[in-house]
Amino acid sequence: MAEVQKSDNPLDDVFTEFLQSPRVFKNRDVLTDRYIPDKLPHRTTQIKALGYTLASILRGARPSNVFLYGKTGTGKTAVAKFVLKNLAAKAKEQGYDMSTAYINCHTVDTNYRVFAELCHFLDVKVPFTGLPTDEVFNRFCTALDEKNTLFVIVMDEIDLLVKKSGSETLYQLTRINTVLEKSRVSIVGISNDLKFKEYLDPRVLSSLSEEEIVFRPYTAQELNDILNDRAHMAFNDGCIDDAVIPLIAAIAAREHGDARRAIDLLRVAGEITERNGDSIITPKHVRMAHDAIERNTVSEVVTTLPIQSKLLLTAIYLQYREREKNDETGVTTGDAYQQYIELCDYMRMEPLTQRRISELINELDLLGIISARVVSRGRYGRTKQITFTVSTRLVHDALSSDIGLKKFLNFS
DNA sequence: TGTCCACTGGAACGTACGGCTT
DNA sequence: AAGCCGTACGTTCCAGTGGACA
Repeated sequence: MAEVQKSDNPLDDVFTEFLQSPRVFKNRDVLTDRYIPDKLPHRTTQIKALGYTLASILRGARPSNVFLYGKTGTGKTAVAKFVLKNLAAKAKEQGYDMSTAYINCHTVDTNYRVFAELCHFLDVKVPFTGLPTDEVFNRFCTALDEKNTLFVIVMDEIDLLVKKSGSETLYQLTRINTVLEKSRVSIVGISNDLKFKEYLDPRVLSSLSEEEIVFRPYTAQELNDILNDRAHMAFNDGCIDDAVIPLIAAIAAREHGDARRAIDLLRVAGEITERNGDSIITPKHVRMAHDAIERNTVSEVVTTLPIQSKLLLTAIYLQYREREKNDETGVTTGDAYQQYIELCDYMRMEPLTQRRISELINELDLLGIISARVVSRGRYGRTKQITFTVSTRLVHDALSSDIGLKKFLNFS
């Protein structure tokens, strides 16, 4: 009789184990970014406000432009998508043509890209570079007018676009209705930055913020409700310890009431539970998930950094560690730059100027790895005080994955 | 109260490159 | 192929600045 051949594919074990392990998730998708829930707890006021503003579409009129303000994870994007989804259905019922475009200005951050992206929504092909911006704008206008529609453009993280490329795009968009003959455009701007209006050109400001809706951060109790809702849909009954949701809510409330982070944490805790072959999510899994998320973000950000930024981060790390030993806090731009030059010397690389390094420090700050605060030390001048916002151990680990940098990390 | 440090950060400009139009 | 145009990444120049200190 033929002997049963044992496969030496290591994945067999993984798959068998996975299939045999207890199932915690009923529907994992409800804990991802893509999911738009049917109800948004504690956001009724904002939903109604946005609904009222955009409702004129139901009479075929162009609604006012709206601005949604609030910190990350306060439900701005979810509310906007929720309202537009419902509105589109209602408009169709009333026989009006309405379309929406969603643009995230985090990636679409130049005038050219915004119009190119809008063209894509209308199925107009444009190259990602090469054309004059005016030409792309004209193609967009022509295509839009042909559609004879009410076009709502949601611009998420709009502050990033303005900070990088100025108010020009928004100016053109707010004026576009004077160019169009048949179609009409409304803009829903979403910003994390409450001070964003200060950067805005006054001409744009007046027409763009015809209406404003503010989103305050969720409290621990509100996060608790949101998580309960989602957990109910996502997990099988009895798979979640009673202490888990209050714990996640408390962690997220401490970290600025960010619901997205809270939901992420819940999802990862579930994944870890399944992977461990456990059947109930406990606070232990939550803490493991918290650790894993931080580790992942740091390592992802650090490994994808360009070489100069990595070198700079190494320099900051070395200086920071040195200062820590002497019970001093904070590295200044000057310290970091000196150390950076030294590292460039070892690597036989041409160093960047201090001006450029100052900019790269700001970028690292934006990425959430470090915090760079401008301080004045009186007669010792003005500088940035740099500290790490994530654990230095994680930064060390992420940097050591680069062979070229590893040897510097144990330098003193 | 004025000085002065160690920068910051805006502005203008240069270079390399991809890709379009003519 | 030449002439544009946009993007990315960088440099140079320099006015401006908060606050400790003489």
